[in-house]
Amino acid sequence: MCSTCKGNYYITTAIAYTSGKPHIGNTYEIVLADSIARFKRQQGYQVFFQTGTDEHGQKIEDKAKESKITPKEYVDQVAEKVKAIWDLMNTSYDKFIRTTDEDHQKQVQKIFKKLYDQGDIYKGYYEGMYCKPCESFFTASQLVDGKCPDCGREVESAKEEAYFFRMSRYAQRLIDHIQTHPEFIQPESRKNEMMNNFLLPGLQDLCVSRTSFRWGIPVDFDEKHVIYVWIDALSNYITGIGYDTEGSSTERFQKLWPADLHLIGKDILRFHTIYWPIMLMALGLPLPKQIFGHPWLLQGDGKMSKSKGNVIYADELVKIFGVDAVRYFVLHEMPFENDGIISWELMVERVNSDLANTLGNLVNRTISMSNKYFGGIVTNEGVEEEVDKDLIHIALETPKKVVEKMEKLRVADAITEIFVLFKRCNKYIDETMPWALAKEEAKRGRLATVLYNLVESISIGAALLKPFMPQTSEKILAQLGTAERKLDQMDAYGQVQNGTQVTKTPEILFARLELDKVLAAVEEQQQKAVDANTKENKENQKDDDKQKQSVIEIEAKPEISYEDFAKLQFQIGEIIACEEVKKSKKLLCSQVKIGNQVKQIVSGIKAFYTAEEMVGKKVMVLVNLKPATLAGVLSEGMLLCAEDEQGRLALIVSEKDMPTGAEIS
RNA sequence: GGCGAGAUAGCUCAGUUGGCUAGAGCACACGGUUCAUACCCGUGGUGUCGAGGGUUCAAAUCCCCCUUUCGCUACCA
Repeated sequence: MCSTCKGNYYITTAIAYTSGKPHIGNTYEIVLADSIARFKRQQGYQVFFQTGTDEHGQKIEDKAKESKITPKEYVDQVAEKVKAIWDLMNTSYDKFIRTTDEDHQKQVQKIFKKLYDQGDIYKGYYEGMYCKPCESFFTASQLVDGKCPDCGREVESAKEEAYFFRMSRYAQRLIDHIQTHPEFIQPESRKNEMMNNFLLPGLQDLCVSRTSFRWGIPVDFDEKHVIYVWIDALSNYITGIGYDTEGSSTERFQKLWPADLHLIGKDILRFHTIYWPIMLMALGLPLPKQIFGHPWLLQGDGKMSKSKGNVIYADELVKIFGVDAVRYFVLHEMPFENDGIISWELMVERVNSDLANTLGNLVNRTISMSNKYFGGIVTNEGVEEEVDKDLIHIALETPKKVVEKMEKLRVADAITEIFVLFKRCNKYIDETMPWALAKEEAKRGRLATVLYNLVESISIGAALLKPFMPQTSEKILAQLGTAERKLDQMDAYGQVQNGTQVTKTPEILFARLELDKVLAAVEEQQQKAVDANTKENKENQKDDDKQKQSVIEIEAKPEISYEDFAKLQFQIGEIIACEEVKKSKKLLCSQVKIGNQVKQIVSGIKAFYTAEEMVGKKVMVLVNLKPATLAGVLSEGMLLCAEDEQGRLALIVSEKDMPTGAEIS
């Protein structure tokens, strides 16, 4: 190993699901990973940075069918789009893996077989435990009252065989590992969630194959089955660097595994901190050193929605602000644990105050003074004064602080440190007043030194900026005529050579933006998006129509006698008041007038009806159901609903207007 | 319902093991300056540190309780 090399560093992002174009929130992850990867390279590590796409599954099979192309053609298109955005954001990944890659698929089959052979995976049955809308299987113990524990809907009695992973076998080992490695799950608050919700209550076995769709990697010894997402997608981290179950893994794998960092969204932490480590234990491989579930970048102006046309995509932002400004924003504005917010207004504010005013103007004024007073030649005449010390001190301290923050993955804080240096430079100019020095011939030496200090300090700041804003860093160094330096070269001040020539024609790095103009440009872009989307909606409408005509088949229940039926009492009820049940995400609590009495009925339909629109409806009510308490609220009956394949609900109302209390039989 | 994390300046947030007049950035106002992209520098806060109680010489920090926001998870006839 060379003396400046610090060893290997393997970092990954989650692989993006190829169901559509990634928005700025998805894009944040790759930029974050890129900044860490670039930083580690700057530190002297041999970095391997892997990203890619997850391309199998029911959804993709369906989407392809809609577009009347093969799944492979479909994922080829989307993978291209993903890659285009990753490239647009100037991310320096070393490998872009696709789960449809041949070597990946082959290896996944081998992994599955190996786990099966050693008894970690066993063949079992899911008897009536498939929830179609959720695309999920459940073991008998997971069902709640015989219904899907996720959505509460009926599950199908698909008596098909499936393969299960015996998770419980490794649970204790994983618990021990997590407890003895506090850095394993980041941020730490997530650790508790995983322990309390999944590990400590006891792990369920995981269903790892499917027979309900074909678009997946086949189980090679049982062709009916395809391997479900867990083993397929998660394995990318090892197959991408050349893992082989039979011991002939590549040298790269030997070098890189275990990974130093899996960077993922907080929503998939469970898969990465529970299923993935257990898979690795089963394979006899060491666990990744760290898993960081980053927060999300959300939009300030309401939920993103395609129909509103307000989904922000990276390419739109780049069109208006430029790549580095967007990188700066997402990296600097994201807190470590909480979700961050992006809006066009915030974006403009950051660009103006930080990038244009503080940084851009600093570079510009320094270069123009250098040109004006010394024809652009930078020389340290050695005429020092007390004020220089603080600047030099900060210039030397900043790299250390950046390293410190980056060790903790505090990317936003690292960037802040760099800007502290730039601000200090601006202050230094005011303290030394070069324009005043320039008026006295006797102070030329001092003036030269002042400018030298500025060029040197800015060069350090610019070099530090490289992992976060690569293009800007290069531009600044090019304009100053100075060389890039590695992190370990930043402990000595004064590396800018005497006689360095700054550019004669400084280019504006970041122009100040006017909010009005930006918003107008955005409006225009969004209008286009809405127009395009209207078309899409029309097509969806057609699909909906088809849906209406389509037939839904449900599982037949055993025949009942008239007596059984007669036990049920149905009446027309009028909803006279309705409110949301607090503490519950799905429940509405209605006061239903049935004849002379009023019953309180709780229903899980908040997703489909607002409390206001419920009022006044005359609906079909099962009135003699035993009262129950739901979320602490008494429910004395049941509002009947029809349900479609997507699980959407519609209240059953009378075909002609009938008085409240009318019996239904 | 269970577990967990927050609540600090108009906004976004820092505040190590309790300890000097509670901080930063942005925004706002005023002053200075003119090398520069109307920029930069300086000054400006009566903030009940969510409410109440307690421990202590001393609490934003520790304990109890309340209110409230959020996350994960469960329930949802």
